[in-house]
Amino acid sequence: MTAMGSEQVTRRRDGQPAVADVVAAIRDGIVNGDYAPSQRLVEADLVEAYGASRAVIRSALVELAADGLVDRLPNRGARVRAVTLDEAIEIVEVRMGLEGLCASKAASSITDAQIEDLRKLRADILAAVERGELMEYSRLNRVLDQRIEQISGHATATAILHRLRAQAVRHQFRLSHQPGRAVVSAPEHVAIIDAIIAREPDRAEAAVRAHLRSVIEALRAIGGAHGQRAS
Amino acid sequence: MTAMGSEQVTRRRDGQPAVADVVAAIRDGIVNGDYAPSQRLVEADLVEAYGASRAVIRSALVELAADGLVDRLPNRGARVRAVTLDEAIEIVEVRMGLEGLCASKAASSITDAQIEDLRKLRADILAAVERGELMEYSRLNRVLDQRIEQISGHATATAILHRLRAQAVRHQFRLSHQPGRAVVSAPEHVAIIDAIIAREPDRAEAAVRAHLRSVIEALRAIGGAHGQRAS
DNA sequence: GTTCACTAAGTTGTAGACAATTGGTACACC
DNA sequence: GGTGTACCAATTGTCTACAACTTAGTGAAC
Repeated sequence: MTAMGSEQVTRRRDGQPAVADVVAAIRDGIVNGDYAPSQRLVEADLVEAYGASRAVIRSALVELAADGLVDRLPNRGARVRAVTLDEAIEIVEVRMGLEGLCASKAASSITDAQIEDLRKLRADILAAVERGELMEYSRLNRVLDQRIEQISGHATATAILHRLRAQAVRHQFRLSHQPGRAVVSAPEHVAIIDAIIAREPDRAEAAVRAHLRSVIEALRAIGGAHGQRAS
Repeated sequence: MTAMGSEQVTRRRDGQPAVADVVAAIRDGIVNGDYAPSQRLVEADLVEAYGASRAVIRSALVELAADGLVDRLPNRGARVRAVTLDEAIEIVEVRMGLEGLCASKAASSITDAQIEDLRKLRADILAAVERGELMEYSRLNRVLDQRIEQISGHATATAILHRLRAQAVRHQFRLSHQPGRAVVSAPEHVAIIDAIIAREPDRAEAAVRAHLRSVIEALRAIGGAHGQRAS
């Protein structure tokens, strides 16, 4: 019994193969929480839900497994990968290295136009926090990450970061909904922006790492309070 | 026309699905150079080469594409991914972050038994360089990387590192065959071991990063001399 | 009452056939 | 002579059927 009756995927959106659409649909379902962690993904059910053949569903699951969003046990089917708190912390630790690298590169190569863009983003972030618009603040943080990756021009790091963030999205969500979290993290984000704008690579990297260290501590605090939900 | 007529993969080694065997076989073929960069991987040819059905081959290609060893263009097939020099440098930059993290963690959590193990490895490395056994030296370097990852206990970073190293194996190979390269890199490796043995996380991370910076410079030097081979 | 083997339902793994797309080639047309 | 179009071969994308595996449930033997 699948959680939701997602209406049939639009077939052949354009030149793209059908399997790409199904992958996108299931991926969205996982990151949006329509599929719960550890939930079984039975191929026959997905066939009915998305109106695709089993071969297509199967290819999609293989792809999602390679992305780390799905666990596939031989002969025992696929299920939504449940990322434990420890794994989430590991992911943030890896992000420290990668986002630090991107911030450093961004500070080295940023153009005047991009600096102007970041200045505006900084103002928007501060405004959102000021007004208590948590959703908007959260969205702007994602935009900031995108901007830094884009400015850094580091395709390899960017690709890995996208995968990792998708995997840990649930923990990130819980974290961003902690009361008072925005007030703590906003200055950290501003510090990152300032360092990049000032074209100081080392300071930018340090600011990113400091921010993510604070994220790890916050994750530990939540996890310790809630306890780890078993599968 | 595939490069080699690898005899049929042993079917159903144990409980493992056939696709796992095919993935391993093709992966080996790519990293060992049996398949050249940019070489087309036509599904029908692979079916004949490995004696598996096209569905199996297809799944294997999807998995390898996610691993970054294969490029798959919609309706246009798969080919061995050709990693450019710039991409290889990006990969090493990412490794700086990840291997630095692992070395730092390893230095924090290393046990006495593991220290003894690293001492022996250090002696073996120095002996191999002394005797000019480049193959053995190269092998021991890989062992060192494994040991550090294992001691660090960082599964996430380790998994990413394995993927990245597989992608750049061709550049790494060229690099390790540069005359005089071992003499330069051996002291760097020893410095890494010493810092970890001394249980000094920051020094260990710095030593790893210094080593990889030297790798990047060496890559640039080779690449500049040889020029980049176009696809 | 417990344990083991067997059976049957449910689910995944594999295979081969068919459909759709791409890229090149020959031919007509301007 | 250059250009556009229609065909054809090669290759990938998708579908359906069948085989193999896992798991839970039933019943007999100890």
